[in-house]
Amino acid sequence: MAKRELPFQSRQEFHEEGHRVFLPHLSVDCVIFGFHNDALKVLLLKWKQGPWCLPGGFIKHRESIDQSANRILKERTGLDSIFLEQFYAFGDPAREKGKRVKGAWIGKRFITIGYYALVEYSQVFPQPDLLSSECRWWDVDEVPELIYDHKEIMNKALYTLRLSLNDHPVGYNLLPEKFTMPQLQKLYETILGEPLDRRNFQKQMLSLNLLIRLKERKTGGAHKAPFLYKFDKKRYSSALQTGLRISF
Amino acid sequence: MAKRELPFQSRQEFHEEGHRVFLPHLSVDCVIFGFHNDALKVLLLKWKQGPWCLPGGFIKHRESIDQSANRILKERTGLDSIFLEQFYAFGDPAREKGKRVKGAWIGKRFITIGYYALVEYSQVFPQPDLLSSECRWWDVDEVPELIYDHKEIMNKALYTLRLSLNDHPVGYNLLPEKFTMPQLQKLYETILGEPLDRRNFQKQMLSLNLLIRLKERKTGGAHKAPFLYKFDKKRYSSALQTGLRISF
DNA sequence: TTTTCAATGTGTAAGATATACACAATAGTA
DNA sequence: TACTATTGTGTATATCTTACACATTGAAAA
Repeated sequence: MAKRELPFQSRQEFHEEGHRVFLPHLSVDCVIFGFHNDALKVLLLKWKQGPWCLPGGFIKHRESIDQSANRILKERTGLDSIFLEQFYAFGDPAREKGKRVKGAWIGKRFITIGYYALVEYSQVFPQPDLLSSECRWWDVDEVPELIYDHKEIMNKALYTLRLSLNDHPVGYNLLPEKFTMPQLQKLYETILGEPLDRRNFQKQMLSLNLLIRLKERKTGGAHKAPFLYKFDKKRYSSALQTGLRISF
Repeated sequence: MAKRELPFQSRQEFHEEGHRVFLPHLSVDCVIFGFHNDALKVLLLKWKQGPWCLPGGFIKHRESIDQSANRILKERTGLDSIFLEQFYAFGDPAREKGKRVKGAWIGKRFITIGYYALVEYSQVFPQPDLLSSECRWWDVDEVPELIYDHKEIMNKALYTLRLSLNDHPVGYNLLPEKFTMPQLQKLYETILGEPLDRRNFQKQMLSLNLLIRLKERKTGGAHKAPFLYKFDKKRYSSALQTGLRISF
């Protein structure tokens, strides 16, 4: 997969010429969630010789905010057309405390629009960019110190995700095509931060009529082989429109 | 009450000098809801020789977005410290289609951050500003054509309000201090857009333990006098923190 | 090969919550 | 004084949520 780049050749050119391409004072930050090894993960970027931060970017002059967020997401993950939703705009004038890039457009006050994405972990090949040295998944419980107010942004995304669990079967976006009921349950438990009853969970999930149990079972585990399930895409799509309600 | 003004003496000065005071490309629009005569209302502004629009404004360089929204709200209603919440940022580059103020900072592409407010109708004294000729309440079912994407913004606010009804006893903000159970029910019915059962509604509302029934009854109506209620402020505050759940 | 282990698959009863529903009381109006 | 439209109130049913235990099985260990 080709490495994707900013439309600039160097950090300096980006700082000097960014204002021609991007709207000033505005950025987009993405909280990209994945699920792996029974843990909820978030994709973070490390600035060269700097702290970790959320993958973000800027809004081009003739681009919608959604398009910007999709572009940024694609640059970091290689994915497009996955679940991506705006959740809040952060704009405390003190949020860049500590940032000192005098003069440059990037040194100005920024208001950032937060998006959260749900992606399938195994499909993602994290990509750093010109300004960053590393891009990798972190367990949400173990994220390091983040720059500016990015921890706050992440927490608000997590909170939003928790709420949206009720009207949105997030498993569809976060799990691989075929998955087991215990996996699905772990996902819910991780997002909600509390354990759920196995039998009741299964009952509720199946009662939504969105899951199809496959003939196969998942082998390789050390114990009894669980069934595999997949989402019924047709029902899933129409359920999203009607709006569904799950509660725990 | 003194008329509140923009920090400019004229429309022209505002257009020419606005960029010194405000962040470019960014605005805030408020969907201000009130409740009166059993109907949900929204406060709209009419541009001089132009269409109706949501009351909005711009973000000062050293002001948080919340502060901007509060300022704008105060300018239009005279109220402060009422319920005001950010709900979405709108930024389609085509949203200003039809707007033609060449050259001026205000003619640029704008991304607007939407807030919705819940206010007590009787407390509000609508104030037009330099740029507008009129400011008044409209029944949400009867709002006229609005400028740009303001109708979309209003609809999203309405949708958000509908959802937030579940974790937020909106009556506290929209109704006068003393109100009747039928009034409260009408409010819910209006927001939800569907009729509710009188007995079940009352049962649920009272079961929240947020209401205090007063000795007085409301007189003047043509029929049996209903009791008056008020919110139990203490319980209300603590319930908001714990998060409460109402469902219909 | 057998035993052990830890996880999976499954149903029912009790409790809580939501829904459906009807008649007596009353304040103002005619 | 009678009428009318609105308010106040309780119960039975259905639905949904919760709590809970044992037999099965695949792999690993003995």
